[in-house]
Amino acid sequence: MTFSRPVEDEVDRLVAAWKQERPDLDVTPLEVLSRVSRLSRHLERERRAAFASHDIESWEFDVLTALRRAGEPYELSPGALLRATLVTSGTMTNRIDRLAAAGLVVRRPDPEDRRGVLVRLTPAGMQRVDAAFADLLRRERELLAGLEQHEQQALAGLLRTLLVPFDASDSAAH
Amino acid sequence: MTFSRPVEDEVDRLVAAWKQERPDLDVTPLEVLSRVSRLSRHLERERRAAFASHDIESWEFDVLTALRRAGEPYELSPGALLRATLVTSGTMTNRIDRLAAAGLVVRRPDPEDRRGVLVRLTPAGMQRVDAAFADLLRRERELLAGLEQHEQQALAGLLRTLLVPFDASDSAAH
DNA sequence: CCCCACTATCTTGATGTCGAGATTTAATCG
DNA sequence: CGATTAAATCTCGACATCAAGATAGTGGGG
Repeated sequence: MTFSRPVEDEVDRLVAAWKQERPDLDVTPLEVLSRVSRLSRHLERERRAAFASHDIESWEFDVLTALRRAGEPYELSPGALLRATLVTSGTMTNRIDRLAAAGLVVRRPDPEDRRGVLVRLTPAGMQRVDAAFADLLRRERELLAGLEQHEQQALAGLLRTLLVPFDASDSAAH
Repeated sequence: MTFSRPVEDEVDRLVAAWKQERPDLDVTPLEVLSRVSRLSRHLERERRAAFASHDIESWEFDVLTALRRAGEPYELSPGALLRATLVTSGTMTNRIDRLAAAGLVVRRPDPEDRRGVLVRLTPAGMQRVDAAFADLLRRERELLAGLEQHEQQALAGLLRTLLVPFDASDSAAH
């Protein structure tokens, strides 16, 4: 009989190489964190491919979904948007400019704070994001097909533990 | 008595918002994949901060470590480097240019293939990357401190399952 | 009521990345 | 062996992002 060889990914090879070259270092953190980084990169490519058929860019999607899930009246400040998407204020200004030029959002002054601005999803923006989102979920489900339901839950739980300190310090910052 | 409220991260809030707005959709894929993306973004910031004290950029580190763990004579082709770092050929050309200008690598023609080039780590490059790597591992270990050893292993294993299809199709491509 | 620290947004310049295509050499096949 | 296809690298223009600083407005303490 043959034993099934455990399947390797690129990170296994990477870790093995480090053990060869730097046996004095404990590189186990890479087992988790390099995988997170690499997987994220692959996911980003998948997203781009998924969105291409919906005539929408990945960065557009991120902003539009934040507005979409805010619920009626689908309106948020630039500040809220940049916290939701983890980009800088300059980036968000630029994104809103282009989304507004494309007619997917409108910008209006905040009636309660003259420094402020409110960004609202237009019907066109809503339509665009809903179609893309449904498609994205379909594809993401396929990417996760290799894991049982309970494994996905376990994975989500472990990732949450790593994420909490970041998200906590973010909200503590204001 | 009081029950300990389970700690939430940003993705929990995001998923809850979607359930409110689109109860017709099953957004469970986000529990895993949004966490991967967001965590990767946070990690990238951490890396930048860690490298600042070593006078090295994140993109430089990626290239130099690939050469470092290749072992003697610390030499790889640009093609191998771009596969290791998941960037495009144009990006890698640019990176090598700047690393060579900084004296951290040298470029020489491949004696066995006149189309090819070999990029080799210089002693200065080696020194730079070794210091930064040790520091990075220290910080990454702290980020993982919230997980037991066996949890880290479980997490790594689950991520590997998701990663294998990508890494497999990559190597199949050449 | 004024000052000052703070907040929200935008502006600007530098920079890193991508994508498509050009160039050169290698490998394959009839 | 010649022609075609493939591979390796580089060039170039477009573009998204960031960091730092500018501008305008808010709000609490004196």
